[in-house]
Parts: sequence; structure tokens; C-alpha cells
Amino acid sequence: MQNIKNQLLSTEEVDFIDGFALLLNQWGMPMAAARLYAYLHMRSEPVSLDRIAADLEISKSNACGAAKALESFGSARRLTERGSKRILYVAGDKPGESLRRQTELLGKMSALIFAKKDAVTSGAANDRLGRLAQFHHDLRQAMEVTIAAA
Amino acid sequence: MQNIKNQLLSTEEVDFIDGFALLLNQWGMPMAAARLYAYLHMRSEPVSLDRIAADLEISKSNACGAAKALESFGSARRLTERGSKRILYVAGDKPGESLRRQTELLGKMSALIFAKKDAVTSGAANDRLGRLAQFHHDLRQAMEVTIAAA
DNA sequence: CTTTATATTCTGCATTTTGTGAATTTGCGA
DNA sequence: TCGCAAATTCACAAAATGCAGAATATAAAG
Repeated sequence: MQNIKNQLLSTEEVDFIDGFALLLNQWGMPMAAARLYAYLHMRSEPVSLDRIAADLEISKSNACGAAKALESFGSARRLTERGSKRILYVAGDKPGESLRRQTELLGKMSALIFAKKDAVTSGAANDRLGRLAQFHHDLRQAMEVTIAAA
Repeated sequence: MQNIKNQLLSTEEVDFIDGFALLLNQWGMPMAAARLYAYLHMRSEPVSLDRIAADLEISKSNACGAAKALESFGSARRLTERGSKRILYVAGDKPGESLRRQTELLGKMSALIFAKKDAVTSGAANDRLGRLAQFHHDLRQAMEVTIAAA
């Protein structure tokens, strides 16, 4: 997938995309989805899959998969234009949407620990697990408040 | 690595470890480290690498790597006993310690976006990036408050 | 200085993930 | 219904990861 002649993105833009994507990737987002996430946030107008593939220099199937992943996280949404099969993508407006999954995880951990701690521990370990469950609960609460406020 | 005869952990304990580890793994922690994390939190007394390997039914090299990973996250610490080369591991007391890396990431994302947004966007996308950076900043703040309070 | 017990690193293999180009499917207009 | 353009899925190759066992390093004791 060489795209030497059509340098559609400036060096600054590429740097922004790759720098941001690296951080998102370390956070846990797959690289292709992370690059698309950064790219979409740079665009005020909706973009097509072909445009995405060309700009990001990835295959269209890869672009399709990344877009679907972003949709599933709630980080992007598709716009269908009337009278055409073509789909356009835009970045989502709600920044916290993609963290739903993680706050849910915190809730599940908290619940699991509270439910089982007495069956598997006693003494110091039991106390420690109690504090851990409480921490997960509090962290989830704090994150959800911030997400709701955004 | 078969360990049929010495069934050291009860079914309940194994269930707790694997259930908890699955959630930690979905959060981003490598499976071996996640299982060790859950295991250590069940133990009130420090445990050796050989014991870990036997109980978790993994190789010692794998146990060693998982322990080192946990140490690097700040989720476990090693105790050296005088007059012996043997090392014992215990779960850390501060639940938020392992999230340092992630709050730092939020800070870096926020800073990167603030720094570059005007160079790569204008109009609606620029506003959206501003809100995104602010969100990352607020979320980091909220998480750190919760961590500090634990 | 040698032995012994333990931790750590190395090596090779199996598994999983990722990404491409080739089918295949799907929606729309003629 | 046919043809076309676009999205999606498929199949395979390449790269990355994870893990066990072997080899090595290190600390303590005699």
C-alpha cells in the first residue's frame, strides 16, 4: 500500500495522529482503531472508508474493521447519505462513551470481590480484599461522575 | 506441568482467581500477572516463587516474569529473608498504585491535544478536541483524587 | 573454593494477533 | 432484473506474544 505521490496529510497531521494513537494504544486501544480515532477527531467533515484508507495508508478492509471497532466503543458513528450506498464516518461527541466498558469492569470486579472474599480469605487478606473492592467501587463512581459531566 | 495429585487450591479459590484474573485481563493486565495478582491477594502470608508456580500450575520462569511485572506496576513487593537467597512475595497495600501508569497516560493525552490542536484543526473539530483534552484532564484529576484517598 | 538452592535469562515452539488482497455480499439506480 | 459501486467477510501470510524447559547466574553455607 504505497502512496508516495498523493501526500494528503501534512507532517504535522501525521505526527499528531501517530503520537495520539501511541498513547491510546498504550491505554488499550488497537493500533488501527487508535489511528482512526485520532484522524476522525481532526476532521470537521464526515469521511468515507476509501478516504480513510488512502489518508491513513492502510487497506480498506483494515479501515473497515477499525471503523467497526470504533463504532462498537461508541467513539464514532456512521452517516448514510441518501441515495447512495456510501457510508461516512464522524467522531463521536461524547468523550467518555468509550470508557463505559472499563467502568463496568470496575463494577464487576468490586462485586466479585465482595461476593467471594469471605469464602476465600480470612484475617489480613480478607481486610485487604475489602479495601480493594471498596476502592474499585469508588473509582467507578468517580469516573462515571466525570463522564456524565462531560 | 501436570500437578494432579497435589491439589493445593480449592475449587472456590481457583474460581475466584480465574474469575478475577479474567476481569483484570480485560482491563489490560497480562493473564499470568493477573492470576498472580488475584492469588497474592488471597494470601495473608508471603509466598515463594516455587509455591506460586505449584499453586498456579505454571512454570517457574513464568511465575518469575509475572512477579516482576506485578512489582513494576507496584501491585506486589518482594521480601528477602535474612540468611537465605529465597524471595517471598506479598500483595501491595495501595490499591491505586497500579493505575499510576494510566493516569499519566491521561495527562499525556490531554497535554498532546492541547499543544497540537490549533496546528491540526479548525472550526468544529478544534472545539471538539478542546473538549476532549479537558475531559482527559478532568478524568485524570478525578482518578487521582480517588487513588489518593484510598 | 565447592556445593547447593534459588532466581533469572535464554531458546525454541505454539498460539494469537494483525493486516493485506481476494472473494463475496449488499444496496441502489437504470 | 441487471450492473455497478461500495462495504464486508474470508483466507492466508507475517509479526508479535506467551510459555515451558534448559541453561545460566547468584547468593549462602560449609
